[in-house]
Amino acid sequence: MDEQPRLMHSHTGVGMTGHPGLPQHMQEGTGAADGDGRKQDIGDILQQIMTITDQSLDEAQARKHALNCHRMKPALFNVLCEIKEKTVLSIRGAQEEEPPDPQLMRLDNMLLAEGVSGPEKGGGSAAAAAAAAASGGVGADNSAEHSDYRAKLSQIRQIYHTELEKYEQACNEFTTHVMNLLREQSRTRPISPKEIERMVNIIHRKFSSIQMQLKQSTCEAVMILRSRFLDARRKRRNFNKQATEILNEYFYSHLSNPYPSEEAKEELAKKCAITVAQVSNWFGNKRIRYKKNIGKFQEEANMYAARTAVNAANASSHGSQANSPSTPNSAGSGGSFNMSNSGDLFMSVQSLNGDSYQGAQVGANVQSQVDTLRHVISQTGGYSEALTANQMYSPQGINANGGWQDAPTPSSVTSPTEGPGSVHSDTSN
DNA sequence: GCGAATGATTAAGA
DNA sequence: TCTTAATCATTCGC
Repeated sequence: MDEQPRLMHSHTGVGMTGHPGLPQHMQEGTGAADGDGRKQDIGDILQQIMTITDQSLDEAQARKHALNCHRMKPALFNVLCEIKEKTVLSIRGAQEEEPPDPQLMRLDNMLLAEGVSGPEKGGGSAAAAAAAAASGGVGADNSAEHSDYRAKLSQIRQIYHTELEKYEQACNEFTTHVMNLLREQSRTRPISPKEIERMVNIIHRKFSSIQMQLKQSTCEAVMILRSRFLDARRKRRNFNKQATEILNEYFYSHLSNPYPSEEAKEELAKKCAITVAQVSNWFGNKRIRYKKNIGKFQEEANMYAARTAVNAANASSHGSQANSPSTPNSAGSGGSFNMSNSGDLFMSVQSLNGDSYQGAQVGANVQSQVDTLRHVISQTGGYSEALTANQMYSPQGINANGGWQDAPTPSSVTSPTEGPGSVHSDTSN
């Protein structure tokens, strides 16, 4: 118990000869084996070490030097190692390697997919093209938008990489700094390479959380850009006249069953320079609008019917297949799909005089078209047989309920192939 | 500027 | 998965 005064005294940090900062009893190399006393001593030493930071650099260096040179230092170091070992063991479990953050993985994947991270491939043109294809746009019309999109994406990419580089640089600098500091400190306190490594990992984790924020904001920017780009793509543009004519020709020549097969859609899409989806949209809209207001479309229907009939007549007079007139190619494109059921053409004509379509308003001009058409038909040798007044094609068309009755299951049917005379109808009036 | 036309989108249904 | 029907949003013609 007589050590107490000395311990108390040692708190002052004086009483050492040649080794300021160390307790007297350590300097004297007392063999006091009392555990409490030893702990207290260690506490004192640590206190001394801590105070170093409060002192001037020179003074601190001097004290550090004194500590390093002290003969008891190795013993103290061992004690510290022991304590450290125990502490590390207790926290080791808490610092197991964590699995990769799923959020971070998502962000990484997205940035990679958008062409922001990873190797540059034309500034995300692939993503832009994919977006274009997904929304069914026509390539040439959107080239300006594409380049705009690419430019903006490239800008985002550049900012992202610049920031990322900055973060990485700062991370490396900070890591190096901490490592140097720890190595330096390892001379005075026990720091194992593993601990340094763990510290580096901690730093990296901290920086990667900052990086995640950067990735997140980059992703947000890309999403905004993308949504704007897609919104811009929503701006519809009317199909050109040629495309509309091709579509209308097909529609009115297949009026009894205006459901083009997949092949027909593809062909139409090719001819109209639009996508298959657009063809489907067009036919969907057309069917609905036609059905809703047949009267309004009657004139258009007759026009296409007449045109197709004339073409059919021409084709027939030129010795082509009478039963299978090809599509009038007013569009001027080379290949033409086969308007196999040309009888449909007369569905609209028939409706003018018959009562198939209630409320169809027939103007005089339409009637004259019908007359012209009849005349043309009558002069059409191959056709006249099948298209006599009594045998004109009766559409399996819109029924009382407003549907294309008896139409085969949409999408499963190929282009209608029934012949002109396959159904009857009286259009003689 | 207004109304019609028209391409696209969406929900519901088969 | 495709179609219908309704609706939106834009374009076009006056």
